[in-house]
Amino acid sequence: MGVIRTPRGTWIDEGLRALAAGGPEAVRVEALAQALGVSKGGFYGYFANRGALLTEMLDVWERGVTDRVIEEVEREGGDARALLDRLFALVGSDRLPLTDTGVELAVRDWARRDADVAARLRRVDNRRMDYLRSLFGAICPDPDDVEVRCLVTFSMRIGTHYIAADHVGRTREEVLERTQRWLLS
Amino acid sequence: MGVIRTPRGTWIDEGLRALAAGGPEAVRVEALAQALGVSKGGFYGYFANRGALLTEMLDVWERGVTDRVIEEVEREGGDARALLDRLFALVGSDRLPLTDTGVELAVRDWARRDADVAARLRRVDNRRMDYLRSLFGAICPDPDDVEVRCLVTFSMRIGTHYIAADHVGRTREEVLERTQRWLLS
DNA sequence: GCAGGTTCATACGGCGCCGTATAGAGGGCG
DNA sequence: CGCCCTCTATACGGCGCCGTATGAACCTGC
Repeated sequence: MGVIRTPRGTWIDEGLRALAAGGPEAVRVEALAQALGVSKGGFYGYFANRGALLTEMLDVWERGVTDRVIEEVEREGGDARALLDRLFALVGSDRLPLTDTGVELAVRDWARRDADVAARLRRVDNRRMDYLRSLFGAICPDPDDVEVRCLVTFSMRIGTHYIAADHVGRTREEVLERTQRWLLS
Repeated sequence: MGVIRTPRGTWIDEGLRALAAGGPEAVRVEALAQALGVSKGGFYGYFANRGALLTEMLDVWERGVTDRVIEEVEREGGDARALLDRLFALVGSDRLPLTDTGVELAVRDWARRDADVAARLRRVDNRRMDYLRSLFGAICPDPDDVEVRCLVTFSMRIGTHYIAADHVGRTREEVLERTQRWLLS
């Protein structure tokens, strides 16, 4: 019984890295092998083909991306306002392991062209939006208003990575922080 | 002098279509030729290589995407509030020729990986943001507040295409419209 | 209708990638 | 130690694509 030099998870991690850096087209078996310093020989022992790797990458992403963040936010407890503050801080500074921003943005663009990816993203977004709705619902009586604040929050969190505009004499972080205060009022 | 069967612009248009549908990796000379019902023979008479086509596609996009929209909005005149209403209506319903939403979203994702594309996007976004700032500045005295409204408006316009969440008992359009009213108050 | 120039079709070599096949390396275990 | 089983390296055929070369088609002006 030989020893496993390149376990299954290694290919998935490297695949997610390639996805974040170059989109799904950049997830190529031979390129991943080269990045890992091995040949692609072992790959097909774990995965039927390239598509199977992509599917498992999405599985890992989908499983990790929602629950982990919510757990982290809920861990220390507090009222809805404290939780929202912590949520803003957490997704603001990109310090989540594989729940990486690059992967998420790549998945969002990918979802525009692939129905399966779109379905996964919809599940993820709805879970997040449900959680967000529960938090804003606790500090805001009007349900229509809650919905607006949720969508604005979500859009800012995504849009800020896609938008390249400058803000005369301000940093993006300052504008974002001011927006968050606005959303919490 | 033979007749031009497939002019330069045809390749660019088809390239932009492919870009919108599948990202920059999907802009392939042979695929475009097949989509146009010709061979790639004539392509290299117009463009040095595939990269030159991509550059020209971005040129066309960059030139058309800002001025055309602003002209359209300004044409009928009115106060800032009327102009903002028209701007919201214009970018909300995707009825702009090649200033297509799909191209724009593809370019935004592309810019995350290509410095040249990022520089172009930055120019475009700053032009749009300047215009937006001038409109909000006319109905809102506090410059910090103006900046927040501009970024929120912009983020919503982009984010809504990347976000897949549903809104219990509401359509996305309804939530967007309510948000716009909020932004104009 | 013919000469000249321009546009396009076809064919080619090369490259990068996929997926398979086969051989070898290198530990567990008798 | 030597068998065997698992994991990996190498080699291969195939495909899609890029960019070039060459020749055919076709319009224009004489």
